Amino acid sequence: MTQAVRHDAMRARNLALVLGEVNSRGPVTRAALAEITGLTKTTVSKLVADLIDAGLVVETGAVRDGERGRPGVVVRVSGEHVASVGLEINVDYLAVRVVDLSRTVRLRRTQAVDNRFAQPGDVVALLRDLALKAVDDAVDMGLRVVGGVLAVPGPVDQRTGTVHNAPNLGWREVPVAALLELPFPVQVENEANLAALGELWFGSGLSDFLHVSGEIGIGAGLVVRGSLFQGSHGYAGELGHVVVSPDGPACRCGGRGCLEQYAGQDALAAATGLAGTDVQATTTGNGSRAAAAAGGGAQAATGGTTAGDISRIVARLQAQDPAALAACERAGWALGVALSSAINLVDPDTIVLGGIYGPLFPWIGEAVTATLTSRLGQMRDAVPPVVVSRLGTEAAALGAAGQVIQRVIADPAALLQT
Amino acid sequence: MTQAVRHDAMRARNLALVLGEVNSRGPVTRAALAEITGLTKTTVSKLVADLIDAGLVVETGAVRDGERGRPGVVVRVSGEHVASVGLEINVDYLAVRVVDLSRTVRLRRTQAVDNRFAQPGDVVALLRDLALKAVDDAVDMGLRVVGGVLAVPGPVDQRTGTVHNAPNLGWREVPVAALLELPFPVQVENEANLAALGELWFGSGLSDFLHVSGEIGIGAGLVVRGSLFQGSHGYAGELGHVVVSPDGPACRCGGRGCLEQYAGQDALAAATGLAGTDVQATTTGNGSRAAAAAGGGAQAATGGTTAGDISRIVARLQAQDPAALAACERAGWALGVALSSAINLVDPDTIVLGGIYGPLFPWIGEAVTATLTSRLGQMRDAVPPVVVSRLGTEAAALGAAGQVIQRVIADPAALLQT
DNA sequence: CTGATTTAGTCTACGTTGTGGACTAAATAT
DNA sequence: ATATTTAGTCCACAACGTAGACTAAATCAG
Repeated sequence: MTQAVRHDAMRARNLALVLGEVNSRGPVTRAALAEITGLTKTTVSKLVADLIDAGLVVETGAVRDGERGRPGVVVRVSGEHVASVGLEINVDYLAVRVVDLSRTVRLRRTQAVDNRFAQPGDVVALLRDLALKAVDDAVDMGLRVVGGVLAVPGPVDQRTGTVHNAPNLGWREVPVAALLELPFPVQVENEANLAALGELWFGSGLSDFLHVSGEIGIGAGLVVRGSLFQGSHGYAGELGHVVVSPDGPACRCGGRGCLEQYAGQDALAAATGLAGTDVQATTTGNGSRAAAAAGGGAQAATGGTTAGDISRIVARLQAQDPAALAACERAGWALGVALSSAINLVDPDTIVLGGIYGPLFPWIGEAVTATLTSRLGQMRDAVPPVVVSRLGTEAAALGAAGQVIQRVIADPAALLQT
Repeated sequence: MTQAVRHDAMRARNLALVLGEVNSRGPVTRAALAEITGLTKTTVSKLVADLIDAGLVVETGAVRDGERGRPGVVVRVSGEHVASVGLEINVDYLAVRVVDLSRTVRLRRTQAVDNRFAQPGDVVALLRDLALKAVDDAVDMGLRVVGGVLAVPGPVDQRTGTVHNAPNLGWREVPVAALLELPFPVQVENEANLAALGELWFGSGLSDFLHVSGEIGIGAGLVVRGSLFQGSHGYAGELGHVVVSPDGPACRCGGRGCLEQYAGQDALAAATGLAGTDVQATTTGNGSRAAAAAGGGAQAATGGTTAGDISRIVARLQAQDPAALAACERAGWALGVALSSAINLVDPDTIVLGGIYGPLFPWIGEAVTATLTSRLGQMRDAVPPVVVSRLGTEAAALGAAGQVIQRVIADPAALLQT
């Protein structure tokens, strides 16, 4: 339930309110803040003073806007003190991003590693090194890292920071948060959810959309009025297993005809005629674990598909390869079918395609839109527009870093107390 | 964005907090409330005094619980002053329910009318009469009706109180809220959403579930941690148009193979071999409008299906009619397929089947569960249990009435000011 | 250039609300 | 009968936002 409101909670809410407006409107004067929030000038001044003391906000001089009257002093969110780290473990890379409170990306570091057959412990150890180095660099920039979020490709128990099942990493019930042992709190989240949040905070400026993360699996994150929909247990958004055709090809989930079997990276690669041998077939007898975990970026050809496959598919598409074109046509249709179910169920405002669908968009976008229009056109005034994300593979790591920033913005009082 | 918190808002929150606890825990003493909420005894006493003055809460004497010390005086939500009306327009009946603040149903009135071909104005006029009579009766019981909610079978623009499109009533862009003109604010909502809320407040006590309303159309309402998920525009939950088979039978929505074509009331009736002629075919040349709207409960055999069909289907099922049994088997399978997509997308905790699936449950339940288990079993620790609603056709009208009660409980201060 | 006007921001007395501990009330335990 | 325990009230106090007076710094009119 909700908590009792005392004077301190009242102040905390109003601090959050003021900081939130400074954050969303950019440089504003105290007078404007008073107008916007409905608080008095006196109160706004006191709140802003506290925020400045805490280093969350800075004055950036007076504005001479040509209006009559004394010019106001504008304040903006300060990017000079507080920062967060976004971490990502994916099949073929580890990523670290440092973002400051003003949502400026201060550090990007991505390391190519084949995690497909590595031990969780080794992967985490490598990530830990990367993260600690990033924190050092942040400290050198005068930043204080107040928290981090880790993106992993699979469902997560957020309370315990445990990865339930990341099929593409071969992980099951791995307590990543505990293994990481970083000197600040780290939360673990599903990559697809964080990619959606990345799009929210660093993308095209939409605040109501369903973000589709095409990878080997297909995940989705639904953002409604600027906040992520999680479902009852935090496992919402498994678009990859929405039914496209009830007796289509068998899926690893036990079902048949799931979207992933038509529009997942492996399915696309296979339909295009690329290597894409079955992963399971090569899990045994593999001596590359230590090597991969040690950080050698060698992308061992151990089966399955990697990021490289997408560029190969794109190359074939550019060469007008018929198999590749047909695979995309089919994937676009399947995506349209699955999305029409999703639109009927969750009513998103816009569909944002990310992950592998970014580079593939020129070849699948039309099929998706056409399928949606034919399936939804008669019931709705407007079919949700389908757009591409500009963030590419960076979305999840940025969303991860952004989530800590978001928490600070939403509750600055929590930070003041420490 | 969130609003500024001043002293009055602080008080409003704490009033809501206390009333909420009284509501959810039943009779409690002030001391216990202080313990639960974290507020001091002093503050709780003041808040409770205000709630008693407003007639929202009553003392019900001391408790002699055998403990040491002075016995406390318990308070509970008072059902004697504040009430709300729930209204429902459906294809073959109008319903009115009066519910008091303690969620006791004080008045039930249902009138059988065939609204299928009636003019919206006539239907609304009849409902208005029913509602005003119910309000009179409520006043006689010493109740003050503070608001109402109207359930309609189709998507609604809540801001304007307009029904966009209720295909089974033949309504398009009907401003029902304005037509009703009742002496208190009335909000209009989709029947499926309100049925889910009815289940939440008057049903089995679950607070996390997807409620499926089987009618001629199939709607769903998702409740997560006790609140309804609405989607970006309020149109979430159109389960009836989730894809079961992408090239199945054509649907009125423009798609093919939607769930409604397998498990909707008309589809079931047709597959069972009952009348179920196409509605569109008989919409013209029909002179029964005035008669039906005038309140004659005569269920004119004007084509399409009515509630009567369900009992006929059940009769056939009880007689082991092979066509009926096969229709249910197929409907159960289709429902399972659509629900597996829904579960992957929105992650509900439990599936509650309501509407026509109540009486049909003995013949479809197993097929639903079996389909879910086979399609989801491998990815999830546990497939969401599938249960039946006990509310029958009453769910939506109760949910409608309950929503007003819920608003009062959530913000009693709003009522105090009037 | 000077004074009127306008807008920004601060200062101070005050009102509202919750707190904490003293106090009264009413039961059980010894 | 007295001690102990728990419920509820009373009162001085603290935290916070408010309202309006006040100071600061700009533009506008002449």
